[in-house]
Order: sequence, then structure tokens, then C-alpha cells
Amino acid sequence: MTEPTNEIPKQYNPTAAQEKWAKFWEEHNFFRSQPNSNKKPFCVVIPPPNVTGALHLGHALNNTLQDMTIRMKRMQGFETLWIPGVDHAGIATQAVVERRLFLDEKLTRHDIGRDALVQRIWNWKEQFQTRIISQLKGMGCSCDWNRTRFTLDEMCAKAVRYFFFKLFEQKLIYRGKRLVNWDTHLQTAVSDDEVCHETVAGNFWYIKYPVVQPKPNEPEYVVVATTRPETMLGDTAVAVHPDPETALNKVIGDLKKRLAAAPEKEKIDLQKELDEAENRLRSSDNGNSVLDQLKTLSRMATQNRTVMLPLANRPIPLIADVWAKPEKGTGCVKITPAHDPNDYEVGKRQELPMINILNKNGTLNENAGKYAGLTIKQAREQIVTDLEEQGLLVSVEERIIELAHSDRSKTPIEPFLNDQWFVKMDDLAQNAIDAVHNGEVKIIPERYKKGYTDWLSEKRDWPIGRQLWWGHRIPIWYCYGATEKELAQAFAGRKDISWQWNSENNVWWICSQTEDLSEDAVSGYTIIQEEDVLDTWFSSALWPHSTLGWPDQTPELDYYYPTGVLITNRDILTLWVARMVLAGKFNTGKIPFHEVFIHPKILDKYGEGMSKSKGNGIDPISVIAKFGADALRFALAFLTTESQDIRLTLDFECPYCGAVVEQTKKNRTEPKIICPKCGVPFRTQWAETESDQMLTEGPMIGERFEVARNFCNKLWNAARFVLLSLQEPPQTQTQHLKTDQLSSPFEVSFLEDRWILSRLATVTKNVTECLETYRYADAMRFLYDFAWDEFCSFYVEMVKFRLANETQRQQAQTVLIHVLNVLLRLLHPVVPFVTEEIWQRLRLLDSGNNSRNNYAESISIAAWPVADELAIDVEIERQFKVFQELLRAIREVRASRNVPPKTEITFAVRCDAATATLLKPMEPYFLSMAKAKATGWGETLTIPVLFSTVPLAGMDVYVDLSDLIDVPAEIAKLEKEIAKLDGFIKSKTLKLESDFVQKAPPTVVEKERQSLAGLLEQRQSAIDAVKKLKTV
RNA sequence: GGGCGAUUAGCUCAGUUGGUUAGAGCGUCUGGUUUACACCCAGAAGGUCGGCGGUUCGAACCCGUCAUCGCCCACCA
Repeated sequence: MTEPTNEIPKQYNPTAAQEKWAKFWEEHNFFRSQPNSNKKPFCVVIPPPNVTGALHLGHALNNTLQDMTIRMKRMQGFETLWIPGVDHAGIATQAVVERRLFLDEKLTRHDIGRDALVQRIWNWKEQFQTRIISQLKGMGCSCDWNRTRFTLDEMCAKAVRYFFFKLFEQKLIYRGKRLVNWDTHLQTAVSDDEVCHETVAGNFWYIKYPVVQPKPNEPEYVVVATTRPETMLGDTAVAVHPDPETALNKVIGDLKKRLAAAPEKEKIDLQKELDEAENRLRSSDNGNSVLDQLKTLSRMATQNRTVMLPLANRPIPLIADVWAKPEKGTGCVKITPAHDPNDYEVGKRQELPMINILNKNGTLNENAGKYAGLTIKQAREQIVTDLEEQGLLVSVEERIIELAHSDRSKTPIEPFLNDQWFVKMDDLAQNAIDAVHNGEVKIIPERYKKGYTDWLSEKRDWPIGRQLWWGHRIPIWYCYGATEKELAQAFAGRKDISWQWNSENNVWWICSQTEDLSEDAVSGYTIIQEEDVLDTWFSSALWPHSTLGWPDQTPELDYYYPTGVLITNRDILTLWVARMVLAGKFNTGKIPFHEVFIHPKILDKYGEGMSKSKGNGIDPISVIAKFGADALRFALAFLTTESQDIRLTLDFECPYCGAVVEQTKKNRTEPKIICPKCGVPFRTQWAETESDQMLTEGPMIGERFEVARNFCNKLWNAARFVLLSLQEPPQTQTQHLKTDQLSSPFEVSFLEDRWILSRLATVTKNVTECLETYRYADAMRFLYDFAWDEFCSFYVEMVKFRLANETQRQQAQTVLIHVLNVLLRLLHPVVPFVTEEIWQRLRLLDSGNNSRNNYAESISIAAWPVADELAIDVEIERQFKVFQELLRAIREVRASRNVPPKTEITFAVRCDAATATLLKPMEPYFLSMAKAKATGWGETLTIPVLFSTVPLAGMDVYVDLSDLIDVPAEIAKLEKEIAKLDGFIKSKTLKLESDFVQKAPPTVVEKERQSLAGLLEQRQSAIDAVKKLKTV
């Protein structure tokens, strides 16, 4: 399957390699996993992507990191299992399908009914699950595809049932009338976490409520303020503070304190607030202060007085409640318990009636009297008009308000009184907090711990019901009228059925752990199943154990659970991660994973997160098509630092003329773009119509991907060089090459061998350490620098000289191939395809050799390199730096003096004997790498007549320039150098004359002294050189 | 209102426990048909590390403060 080595293309072809090796991996089942008692397990569960749509680069990042970790662990000898899957994403998916239904066919879900809608969503799910899985495969993810799960499949459904049943039995599930966040568009309750606040322009209406039979000295009206006048139809009280004077004085006192302590910029606002509060103490024209009025009202409230609710013409009580803040608004507040969370609390406290004025679709119901049937918006307008007509509208203010919106439908949320199922969070949440506090679950980076524990500490009960059709139906049946005895009889001997009496609604709740109950399960009665489905997170919370077979004690659950690490993004740390911990603990008694790594977010060039609705989400497949999967992965991993989000600037490339078309907020959602240069239209990922899809797609390009692609190509070419230079493969067993094997035959002249092996060992250590601690960017940097700068730019260049030498070839080849071999394995987790492609070529070559079997069948199952600690040699690395420094100095002289590349130059180096011994054997390298011939080393030298000097620490280089020299320019250059050195020398001298000498650690002082001495030496050399040049 | 993060070269970002002259890639400039690679090679220019104070012999790093930007959470009529 691999062509002969002499046919290695000059450019790496990612597409061919991806196809070939993805197929190869799959056919050989390298990523399939079974419990194996001979190995330690390492399991990762994928954060299941929503089936709402295709994956974007955010997912690509998430899955690249997981794959890197899992591939490394696999190579380290763990029995690794990466479980793939997708999430049904209840609200989100139903919403997109419903929207599609309406756009395409002008139908609502009610038109087609529950079964038909669910069927359509299943079709949608099939389509996108297929797409998502193929995207993951395209990226090279090494999941065990045979274990692909879906949060709505049978396995997950069983776990959901058991979880629910267990909670129910332990009385942790309850149902009650609660004020919920109602999405009038999707007609379902949503949790607080699915609500986002948006700033919108609104109004503040001041409305008069007439006092019923006012007595003398009592006000005729109570004025209240509201941003939602239509809710007044549901008012059941007007509240005033029971002791407005004390409350107001306290507020004033607090404000004064805060004002005194506040920073300047906040003082203005605080002062304003204070003034306003203090004003309420002062008398107005009629001799009454606001406070006086509130005191009157407060007294009236204790006398059970009422006010007349306008429009509804219904008397409502004036009540005293601390919720009414005397410093806010008018000091009086209307109470609408059924449509405001705070009022709801007041209503419960004060035992007020709760009047629901809304239908589930957001129109007003019969309780709204003549306004029934209007939408909220219509009702609001009408009510304001009516109030105005009746002279009850005092004033209207314009105001910016924070309005709750549904995350899914982007429509305003209405607080709505509805029956709702909840899970009591008390102990469950505490267990999840403890798991993180005591280190059982480690969150990385640590700063995310706070958000996690803070959220859980609130212990807010979890509303789990959704009025949707797409999801796990709540396994509860209602039974009215039966006696407990009858139930016990109906379900005699069944442990999988549990029931509870709900006195609020006089109904039995029957929960079934396994099967759906039929209507006649209780003889003589008809039982009805709950219509609602469960919150999506209820099933995703079980993901780590449900995918392994829980509640059954499967070998998988026993072996792989708890999983190794969960890699995800920060948005779902609470919604998902926290709930997995609590559910895992509750169901299995164990945490679901030992570590949680929170990775950065991918942002576009405007700093916005990627999302489908914005249109800035890029399909990883389009990046892969242009740059290759390895480049995509490498680029993303390279950017995964601990602190920063990843900003990616991406633009379109015209597929015809190659022009770069900037991606803008405007064109990023267009299905096609007309190239401004050549005028030809190309399609984007949003192309839908047939005619648009016919066009050629303009790929997305980005600098970071180019860099990564270039790196892959560099690696490819390094391998190409190695392969082409191996006409005679070495006999040594390359994979088991150890320093002790090298030390005897290797002489000082092969400094570069020891150097590269030392560097290789260090890099192996660093990369392993970084990957094991999720420092992906650091790992990539080590690999990039080592591969490009050290291996390619130095080692390969140097070794060329020896490869040409019959007697030295063998050893050079051995080291060369060994380093490449290790490097490939270190790189494999991030760039699996190119490394496999090269690996297989090396393998082929090796199999022709007697030693063979040095190469695993696939690099994906080859052993992870272990750093050869013995090879690490700090002294060699230091010496090599001297060589590099000298080489660079000579090259710089050449470049800056415009010496023609083919012209050979000569140079001499003044240095001590040790340095001379070190560098003399490197002479061939100066010749091959800088076309410079050494004429002398040591303390005493014959210095050429016309020369350029570069003073370095501990040595001076004299490059013979003969007729190439420009003496005045040479002198100017040296003088500039001297001035620079003078600066450093001065600052160092001062430093060494200061307290520094006494207070700094002796080693640091000594270092500084040496540094100064070196600088002085360099300066002297430069001065001498100038003197000599001036005599020429 | 509370919390978290960021601010370093034209751009995107590194910078380990404070310790010589702050690094990389891209871009820019100079030179290159060096038999692995122009998706390349050699070299250069470019930064008062957001501002101000403090601690220290010594601060990009620690402390305080201000400024700007981003994200998350929060029931205010």
C-alpha cells in the first residue's frame, strides 16, 4: 500500500493519507476496547454534541484535545476507551425542527401532532448524527465507534428510568405549583440556566389605584410603578413597608457609609441615590413628605383597608410587607403573585390569592376579562390607553430594563405559575461540592472551582419537567380515586413500582422503573401518564455511567468507571459537569471522573464565540479540506493555553483566483459570495439552494492553520530526507537505542549526536509532562521547536556531512532514524495521519532489514517514548550553544557584508584551549553550514589584514574579508557595538557597587561578576579591532 | 450589584518559584536555483511589558490603585 521510497512526493498530501489511514485504523480495530485485566483502564466520554446541527471549530478543539489525551494513553499501554455519542438536546432540537416545519410548510407542532413531530425530529437526528460522526472521523478521532451512544437510546433510557425511580423512592422528586420561566413561543418551562438577560428599551408606568373609602387625611390614591402594566390584571394586593421610617433611615445610613468608602467614580451615583432617599423625608407642597404618606399607608394596611384595582374593578388589600422598599419607586408596590418571582414569595407569605392571567401561548386568559385573547403586547397597549382615558396614568418614563429572554427561542420569558416537577438538591449538591473540595474530582484550571461550588451551594431545586415532545417522558402515572390498598393489590410483589399520595391535588403518583404502564394497570381506574418530558441534562447527567451500562453491573462499568478525565468547555461546568458528579455519586456511589479539564473558547476575529445562530461557526471539514486534519489539530492544540481564549482570524479564499476575501459580520451568513477580484461567485458552508450548491466552495483560510500545515510539511520533508538517505539501512535496533550503546563508539567529534539525543530526552520528558497535565500549547511548542529548529535546522544539516562519508554513515543513520522514530511517536497524538504515513514507510524499510519488528503495526499502538534520562547531558547542550553562537556570528557577517553565497570565506577564533578543543572538530560543519573555513583556534592567532570582528563571550571571531571589506563601515559597526556594550557595562558596574552585592544570593552576584567580566572583554576586543582597522 | 479573566513587537500569543541584554509565529525588510522542504533557507529591523504608586539589592512577574476590553452569575417595582 505504500509506494517505494524514491517516489516520496515533495509535499505532504493530507487527503490521501487521511482516507488511507482512517480506513486502516478502523479495519484493524485499533480503537475498539474491551475490559482487559492485564492493563489499566483509561476511559473518556465525549461531551455529546447536540444533534441540532453540525460541529464547528469549538467542537473540533474539544475533540482534538480528547483525542490527544486518549492517543497518548493508548500508547502508554492503557486499555483506552473513548466513548462517542450525541445528545438529543430537547428544547434546542425540537425548536429547530419546529422552526423548519413552519418555514417550509407553515405548520405548527399542533397541526401535525406528537407522533409525527417526534418522527420528524428523529429524522433530523439521524441526519445530523451521521454528519457529526463523520466530522469526528474526519478529524481522526480515535473513538470506539461500536460504542456510539445517544442520550435517547435504550441504554440511556433505562438509566434515566432507574435514576428517576431511585430519586422518587427517596422522596427527592416532587411536583408543585411553582412560578416557572415560561417560554411562550416554545410553550414550555425553561430552567433559570436557559434564560439570558438582555438589555432592552422599556417604559416605566406610574399608575393610580384608588383607595376604597378614604378617610380624612388619607390619600385618595396609591401610586405604583411597573414595567409590565398588563400584569395588573393579576394583582392581588398593593404592598407598603410595615415600618417605612426605620427602613428608610437604615437605607440612608447605609448609603452614607458606602458613600464615605466608595471610590470617586461611584460617588456621583451614590450621592444621587442618597439625595433621593433623603428627599423622601422632606415635606412637599402639601405639607406631607413621601415618608409621611408611606407611614399613613402602612397604618392603613394594618387596618385591612383595600384599594380598587382599576380596569378589573376588583378590591384588593393594602398589605404591609418588607418587600416594599420605601426608597424605591413610589414606595408602594403592586403584588402579582402569579407573574413575578418576588411577588410570588410575598403572595405565599401573605396568603394572597394567585391569579394567572396568561394562557400557555402567551395570550391573556379569561381572568383578564375584556382583555382575554389579546397578546401581551396588545394588552399592554390597550391597558395603557384605558388607564389614560380614566385619568389613572400618572406618568410614563422611558427606561432601560434588563429583560429575561429564553436562550432557545430568544423571546421574552414570562413568569408563569405552573405545575412542575423538581429534584431536591440539598444532599445531592452537597455531595458534588464535597467531591471537589476533598480533591476526588480535580478541576483544571483551578479557578473554575469557585464557579462550580458557588452554583451548587445555592442548592436550588432542579426543575426537571419540560412541556416538550422530544425527550424522555417522565415515568409517572396519575391515578385518581384509588385507595392505597387497591394500588398495593395491583402492583403486588413488584419492586419496580412505587407510589406516593399527593394531597395537594388528591392524586396518586405512580412511578415505574422499567416498563410503561397501561391505562388499566390499576383495575377499576384509568391511569394517565404525565405528558411532560425530562430536562435534557437529566439524561446527560448520567452520561459517564449510563454509557457503560448502568444500572446493570456490566464488566464495562466495573472496569472503566470512574473515567479518567472529562474535557469540556466552561459554559456547561454547572449545568452538566456538576450534575454528572452528583448523579454519579448518587447512582454509583463513585465520582464519574477524576479530573475535569476546562479548555478555552474559540472566538472569531471580533472576539465573539462561535455559534450557529451567528453564522460564524466554521465547519472543521472545510478547514480539513484546505489544510488537512493534522494542521487543524495542531493549530488548535498549539493555541490551547491555560488563560486565554483562542482568537481565530479566518477569511474566505476565492477558489478561482485565490484572492483573500475578508470574512465580515455581513458576509459570514451568506450562502454565496462574489469574489471582488475575479467577479466569480463561490459558495460558502451555508449554501442551501441547488443553484448555490452547484458552485465551488471557497475554503476558509487562517494564518494559524497555515503555520500548522507548514509544520506538517516540514516534518514530512525531514522524513523524506531520512528515507532517501537510507539506501543502506542501519543494523542497530533503532527503537531500543540507548545512550550506553552510543557512548563507546561515539567520539567527541560526534558532539551533535550526543546533543540531539540529550535534547530528545529532554523534549520527551517535557512533552509527556505537559500532555499529562493538559498543557497542550506548551507540549506543542516543545515539539515544534525541537522538530524544526533543532532536528531539521541543525541535526539534519550537520549529519549530511557524515552521510557522505562511508565510514561515518552507519552511525549517523542510526541516530537520525532513532530521533525521527521517537519524534513521530511524540507527535502522533496531535498529528495522527502524517505520523502514521511516515511510520508505515519506515516500517516497510525496517521489515526489509534483518532486525525487523522495530515498528508496531500502527504508530497508534506503538509504545509511548520514555525519556532516556542517561542521555540528558547539560554540558553537551551548553557546548553546543557555543557552536551555534559562533555559526550564527559567521553567518551574520556574511549576510551583512553581502558576501555572495558561493564565496568561501575564512575565519579565525581567539579562545581558550578548552573551547578550541571543542570547536576544532566542528570545522566541517562551519564549511557546510556557513561556507566558512577555519584557519586557526586558540590564544594566539594570525589575524588577517582585512577582517571583521565579532566579539562574543569568551571568544572573538575574525572573519577574513579581504577585498569584500568596507573599512569605514566595519569601524562604524564596531563603534556601535562598543556603545551598546558600554551601556550594559555601566548598569552592571553600578549594580555591583550597590547593596546588591550584600543582599542578593552569592550565586547571582557571581553570575553578574562573570557577566561583567565577559562584557569588558568583548569591549576590549572591539576596541582593539577598531585600532587595527584604523591602521590599515 | 457580585465573580472571573485579559492588557507584552504592526498582528496573534508565550514568558515556569522575582535574577544577565523580555521570546516565538505571522507580517515587514535584505540576500538566496546550498542534491528533504519556496508550505523552504540564511540574516535584519521592530517592545519605556496599559497608567500611577508600593514592596525588594532587583519587578513583565508580588501588593495597592486607576483605565480599557471580554465572559459568567444576579429578583429588583
